[in-house]
Amino acid sequence: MKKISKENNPEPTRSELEILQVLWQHGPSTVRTVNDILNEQKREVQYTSTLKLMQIMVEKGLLDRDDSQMKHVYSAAAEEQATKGRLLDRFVDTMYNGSASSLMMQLLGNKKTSKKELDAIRELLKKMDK
Amino acid sequence: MKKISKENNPEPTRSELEILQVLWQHGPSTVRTVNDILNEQKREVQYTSTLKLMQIMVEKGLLDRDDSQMKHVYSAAAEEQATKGRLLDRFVDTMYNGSASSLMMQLLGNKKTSKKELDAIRELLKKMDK
DNA sequence: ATAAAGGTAGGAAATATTTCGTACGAAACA
DNA sequence: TGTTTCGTACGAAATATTTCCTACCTTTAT
Repeated sequence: MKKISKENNPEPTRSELEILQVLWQHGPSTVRTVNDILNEQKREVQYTSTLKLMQIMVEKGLLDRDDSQMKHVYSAAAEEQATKGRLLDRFVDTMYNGSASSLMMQLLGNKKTSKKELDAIRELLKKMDK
Repeated sequence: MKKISKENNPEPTRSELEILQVLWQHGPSTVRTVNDILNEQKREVQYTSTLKLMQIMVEKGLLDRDDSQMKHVYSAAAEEQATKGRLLDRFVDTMYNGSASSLMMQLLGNKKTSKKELDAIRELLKKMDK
């Protein structure tokens, strides 16, 4: 039997991540709401597909569910920062051999990173120097 | 028919990324070499599994292959920096809503980021200020 | 010359992920 | 009271990804 618990901390898949984004952004929501936002912001998808996926995510411990009402309300089980932090860690590990500064260099040299962003980063670093 | 070409720039899957890592690290290599390194550094996997995956990656345009010799030699089709850059872009977009400085803050506040790393980043930023 | 070792190709199986059809219950409403 | 609308549950299909078996060819060693 496959053990499932919150402690597993399974990596969310891509579709699961999309749902987490919505819940982080909008707070606890019904399937209907999440599905509407997905269709609006991301891609066309049937209501029952979103429902199914969110049910699976509850099983995996990725989401919490309040089913005391007819319209169940789902929320992200883990804090946004914690989850993103873990994913970022893994990303740095696998892509940049654990070197955060390597990632930084890539980021800074990247054309897509706007001047505003660069300034914000410089500002951030200045603050940290104090 | 599914169009396949280098211009497609498909996102590498997780397993494909592992293979790219090896090739970036070791340069053009045979399947045997890649498979050995995978088994050593990552996980147990049969030779033909690695072979098959690398063949698929050639079809997708992720790898180039020199088959003038019996032992085909594979190499990453795209530059390491370019590929990592694209993946980083997507990561920043989906996880941090395109905000590089948000990612930075997360990175800097991260316990896993060592003091050495932090110093390296500060150094990097200092240089860029000039 | 023959066997053993090591290579590729390709299809099929195993798994993981994603999507949706169908059934059915509760609520809203004509 | 129907009946229409909106919800969940659940199985199965569709798709994507990963793994490996089998066949067969070339090189190497006996």
